Amino acid sequence: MSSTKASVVDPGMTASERPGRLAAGQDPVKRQQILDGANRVFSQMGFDAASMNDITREAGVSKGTIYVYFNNKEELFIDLCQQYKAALFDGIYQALESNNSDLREALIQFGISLSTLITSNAGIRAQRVIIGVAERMPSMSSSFYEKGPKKGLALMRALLDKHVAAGSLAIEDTELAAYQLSDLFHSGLLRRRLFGQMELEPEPEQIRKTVTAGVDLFLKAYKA
Amino acid sequence: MSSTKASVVDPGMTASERPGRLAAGQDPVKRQQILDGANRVFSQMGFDAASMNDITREAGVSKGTIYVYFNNKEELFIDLCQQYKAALFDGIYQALESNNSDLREALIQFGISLSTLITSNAGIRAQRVIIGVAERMPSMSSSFYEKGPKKGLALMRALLDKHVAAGSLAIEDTELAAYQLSDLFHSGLLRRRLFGQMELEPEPEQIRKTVTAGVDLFLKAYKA
Amino acid sequence: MSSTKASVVDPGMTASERPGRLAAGQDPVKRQQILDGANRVFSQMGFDAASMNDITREAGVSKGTIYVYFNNKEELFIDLCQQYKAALFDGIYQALESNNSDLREALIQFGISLSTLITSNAGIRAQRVIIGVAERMPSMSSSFYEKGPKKGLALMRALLDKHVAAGSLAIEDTELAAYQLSDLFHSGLLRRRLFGQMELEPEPEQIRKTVTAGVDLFLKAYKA
Amino acid sequence: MSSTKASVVDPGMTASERPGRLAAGQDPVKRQQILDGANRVFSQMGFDAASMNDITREAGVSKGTIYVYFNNKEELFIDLCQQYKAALFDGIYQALESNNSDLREALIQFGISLSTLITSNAGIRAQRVIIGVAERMPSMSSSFYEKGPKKGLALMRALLDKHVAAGSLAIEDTELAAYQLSDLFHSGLLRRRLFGQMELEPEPEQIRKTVTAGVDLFLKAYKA
DNA sequence: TATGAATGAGCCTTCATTCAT
DNA sequence: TATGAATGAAGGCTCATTCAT
Repeated sequence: MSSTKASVVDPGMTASERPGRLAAGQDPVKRQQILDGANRVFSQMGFDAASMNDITREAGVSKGTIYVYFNNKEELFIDLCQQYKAALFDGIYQALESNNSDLREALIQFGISLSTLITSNAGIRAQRVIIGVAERMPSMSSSFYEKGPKKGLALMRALLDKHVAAGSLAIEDTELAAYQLSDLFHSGLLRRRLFGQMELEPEPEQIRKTVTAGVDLFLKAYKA
Repeated sequence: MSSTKASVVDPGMTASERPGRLAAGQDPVKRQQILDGANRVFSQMGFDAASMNDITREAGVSKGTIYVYFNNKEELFIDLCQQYKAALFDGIYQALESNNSDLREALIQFGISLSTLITSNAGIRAQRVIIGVAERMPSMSSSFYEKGPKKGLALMRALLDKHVAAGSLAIEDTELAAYQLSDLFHSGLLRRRLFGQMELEPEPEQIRKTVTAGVDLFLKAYKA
Repeated sequence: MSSTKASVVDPGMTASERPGRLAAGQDPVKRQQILDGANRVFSQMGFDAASMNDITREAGVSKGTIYVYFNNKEELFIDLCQQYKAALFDGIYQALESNNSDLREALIQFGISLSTLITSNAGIRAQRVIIGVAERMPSMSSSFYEKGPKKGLALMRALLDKHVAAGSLAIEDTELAAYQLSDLFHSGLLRRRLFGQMELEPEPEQIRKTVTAGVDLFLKAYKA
Repeated sequence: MSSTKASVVDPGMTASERPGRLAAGQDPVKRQQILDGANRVFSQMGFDAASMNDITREAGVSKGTIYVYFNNKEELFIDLCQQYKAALFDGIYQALESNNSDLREALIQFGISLSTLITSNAGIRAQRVIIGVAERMPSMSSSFYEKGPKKGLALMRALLDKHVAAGSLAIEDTELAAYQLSDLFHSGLLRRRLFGQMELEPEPEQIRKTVTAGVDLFLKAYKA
């Protein structure tokens, strides 16, 4: 996911270049074209300041067409947020799910994946937009959280539980410990990024360093 | 700062009851009256969805008057954000600044103050609003961060440096450690609150528990 | 003309089932299919509120096809109004044209035919639509009136003139008398129907009673 | 009521010339100014084809102001229709209500008042507009009918009942008779006017002649 | 000085019409 | 030839800002 283009499908040609003709609102390429335009606009302006005209221009599609694919501005936004979730969280849990014998390595791998995504430009923009409307559209931000952070937390907690049972970790409250670990993954990165204090995406090396330091801090304190 | 009324000044009478007459845009009580109304509206709607009419109604002041005190909606918003910073961060650094011999206790006190504020309803709303416009008004979110988190981080780091020098802590990178500590203060609280996953302000007891666990984790791992 | 289907032609098969292939815009069955759909939509919504999409759906024909048969929405509407006239007024003048020796019976028969039609659901809808656009499309309502009421009036007047000449009626102004008679045919029916004060089509018995009373009133006053 | 200006109030100055300042949506002159503009536009275009921009221009008032006085287009229209009713029917029943001993004269006076109004330009336009939306806004056309025709009919019927009881008239069904009479008032006028077959308002002389002929026809047939 | 009625640009959305398929 | 996806002007309505009172 690049910082300006959230495209998930990419058949290598634009909607108008493709052969055949699809039913109204059924062309996935055009749909994605609209979502990409909407992503750029919503990311920069937030939901309310973004105008359908802006999206029209950015997506290179006429206004009427947008309304064939999406019933209204809010539904377009909701669909875009679904895509944010998918783009951010799909497939980053492998490091935890694969039966990894080395706890430290598994946590570091997962932490790097997670931190890389949520501190990426696209990830930061998505979080900003969603946090910005959390007061008025609580269900959206809720579902974002549940699809993303919550799932990772559950997996981490299960992993910690296993190691506690095996005697390799000594943790009283594994739920709290999972929260701690997940925050340690992006110490000094996420918050600064969200508030615009760090303009560029952190370098992979910086992420690795931060994650490693966090995991080591965590393991040193909690080892049995 | 209560969750519905952010008034910082309270001279015990409304603007119109006060004696004398101030130059246009010079009455600090009326100014605060406007900011309080704006706070309630911006907190609920975000910057763009809030209307000046809403603020007019909420502040109990006429539209013309608002424009005497603030040039436009954006400046009103900026001034309000300045106030957020003041309300949130002024006077919470004593626990660190006072010459406290007990490190653990000092960190816990500071952590509780900080976490209580930034997970309060008012604090969450302020952060949401500011994060929501971070893309379009980077300077505002930046200055918010600098006034708030950054200052606390600098103080914490200085404290850590002192203890490292004194040999009671063994930390290689105290900057990173300060980030880690500040994130551990609100593990499992801030993020859930921001995304609307935790509707009510956390109980003081929950905050104390979280902060204590974070500080203990930190100290256990970093003690010399 | 039923209230929901104004079809005048019915060749027993839909356009696409018919053999051969007609030049664009030349198939009278398809043309009627469009007019029937348009009738249903225009009747319910009026000219301006009706959308070509509604008509498309109702007619079961594509938008492009409609534009092959009719240049634009207005022409479709005009053609439909022509059809209203035909459907309403064609063939109702026999009672007057046939050389009927019994004046009373002839007037009653004609009155019943006329009142039945113009108070029918289809008739009321057609009149409403046409009256509704009379200000903007005067020629259409004019021609509707001329094809319908005016012709009947002329025939009635001729009949009255004949009876005046024969000495059986004593009428000074037979033009005015014809107007009076035509209004008496639907006393208490037409106006209430137009303004929606009578929801259902009047029963045949009610029409007969009204027409008979009107004719008798008329003849009693004007008999020689 | 002139044909282009339905103004009921006329304080001799425009809203902006008047002294003092009224609360939003409370200035009756400005309100009337809007209604007058709306009247001109709705009369010419009908409800659906009329645009709020047209009304804005015609009323000489900004769009925002219209929305202070009326919640939306439909409410503006409804209020205008109320005014149509008032302008058309208020105070035309005196001829019937005053204790008039001469039946013929009373009916003629009332008939002239009624016919003059409902065949006036303003009256015709109002009826066209209301008939044009009768299918979609049945309550409006219903209430128009009830305020207008229905009330006159009830009064006429009561009068006829009185004369039947007194033995001066012999009518079986006075309800039907009242309908007949009311239609005879405008024989050859109303319908032609509605369908645009008579461009100019009928001359007073023509109305008098028509009404007189109708009343005489009626009385001759129904006299005891 | 404070007020709030008025303004009009701009918002989201619809729909008559076109034209590539 | 028939189709219906795409267009974009125009619709109803809102709201930041102004200015007469």
